[in-house]
Amino acid sequence: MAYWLMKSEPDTFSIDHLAKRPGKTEAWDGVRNYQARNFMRSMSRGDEVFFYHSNCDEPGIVGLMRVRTEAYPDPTQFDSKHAHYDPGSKPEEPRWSLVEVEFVRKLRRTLTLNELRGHAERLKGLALVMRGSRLSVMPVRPEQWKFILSLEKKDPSPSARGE
DNA sequence: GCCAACGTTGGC
DNA sequence: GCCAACGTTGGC
Repeated sequence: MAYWLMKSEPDTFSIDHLAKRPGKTEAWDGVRNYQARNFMRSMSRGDEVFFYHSNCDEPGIVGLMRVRTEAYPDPTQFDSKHAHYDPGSKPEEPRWSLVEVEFVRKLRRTLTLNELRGHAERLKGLALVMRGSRLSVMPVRPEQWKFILSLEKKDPSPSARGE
């Protein structure tokens, strides 16, 4: 059992999109970064994942989901009409993978990037809070997973609220 | 919309 | 194999 974090732009696909389909799986397609792909390939059914909203008004962790399949080739890489089409990828040797995920729950509040950055010591090594990191799929250490989840029950500090 | 930081591409 | 140019990510 491992823990992960995956980013999505809510304008494209948000936690509410996922929440509308409880019990169903959703293909996490469109990952076009080798490091992120490799992390997806090392996922197992049952792994838990933080859903992170990026490139939006309030970037942060907004929910939980669960991995439902092993990684398999992302079909959008072969679709010439698709935004994520990759003409360099051959069906006999697919370059990009995806996993399917299911909705678990929304968090009671958004754990903002700003708030998470305020816990630099506890979250040391987490790619999300590392300077310059743009990784969209990353592992979360178990103790860090627990710590982040525990923040849900607390009020964010004034500084984390941007005050 | 800006732009820093990063990843990829391709000429050499 | 180097590295400049380019494209993308994503916070602000």
